[in-house]
Amino acid sequence: MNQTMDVPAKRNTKQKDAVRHALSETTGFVSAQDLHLVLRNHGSTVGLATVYRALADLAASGEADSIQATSVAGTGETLFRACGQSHHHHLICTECGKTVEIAAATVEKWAEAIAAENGFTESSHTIEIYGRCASCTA
Amino acid sequence: MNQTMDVPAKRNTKQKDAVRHALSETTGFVSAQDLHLVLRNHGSTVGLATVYRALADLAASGEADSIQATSVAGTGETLFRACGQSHHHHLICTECGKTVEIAAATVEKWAEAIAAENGFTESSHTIEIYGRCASCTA
DNA sequence: GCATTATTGAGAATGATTGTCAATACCGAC
DNA sequence: GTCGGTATTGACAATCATTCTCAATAATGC
Repeated sequence: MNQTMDVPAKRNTKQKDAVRHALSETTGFVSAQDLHLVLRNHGSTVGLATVYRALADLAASGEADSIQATSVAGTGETLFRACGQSHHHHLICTECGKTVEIAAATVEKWAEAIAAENGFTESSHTIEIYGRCASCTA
Repeated sequence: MNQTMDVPAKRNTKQKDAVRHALSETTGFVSAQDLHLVLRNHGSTVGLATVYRALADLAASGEADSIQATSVAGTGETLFRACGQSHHHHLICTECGKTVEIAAATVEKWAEAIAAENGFTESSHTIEIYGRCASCTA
């Protein structure tokens, strides 16, 4: 028990709640910048840095998931999304950003097996499926 | 055949070859900056921008794969690696960067099936497995 | 209510990546 | 082999997302 409280106690603030709420409103993934803009447009005065901090906290506590927008334009921003607590993956529409959560025990097991086969321990994985959703295929 | 050559013809240059070669020397993933440094240390005078351009070309032509270094420190740089032509995934050691190529038809099918089930077309996917390799587990 | 101190917000700072543009070198034609 | 058109290069500026700084603010325990 050497947890000598190096970590300061967390406080609940309006802006963190605002970010959490704004994030839960979105259907797909949003960038921190977009979320900041949305909040400002809704009258909030949150600072951009605060949005980043709040999102980092949410991601750390498992309330949000983040992916890297490599396929899209830009310098590769980080996109966030409010997510269920249990481990899962995403099926994302590259056109409209609509996202479906995928739970697949099979693949989890496969990933771990592959890692183990190669002598890797403490394995984790990143699995995202992209495509064009029905609405966007028109 | 409306390929009205909007795209200029590609040329083979020493620096592109140098980048290709330097990349093939590495066992794991390297950042563009690292590769640039290596090349300079080897006496080359390649510019950083050129390394980025060469890597982008290689990635586009399928000669290299790229991943986003989110798990590692830094502002999330893009890492590159020379790769076999056929579609595959990676098992990467988070400690030393050692990388094993994984071919898994099973998962390919699974990913496509999931996409299809949800009405998604033109599906693609990103699958990376991370862990600590045998040598690093000590 | 009050003091303590985590959190905020504005802007500066950082760091990776891309754009600019004159100089260079590749490639096909002669 | 030489020549010319032009893709490519390299040095540096510019951009963009993200993080840091620090004084001001507000949440929490008493």
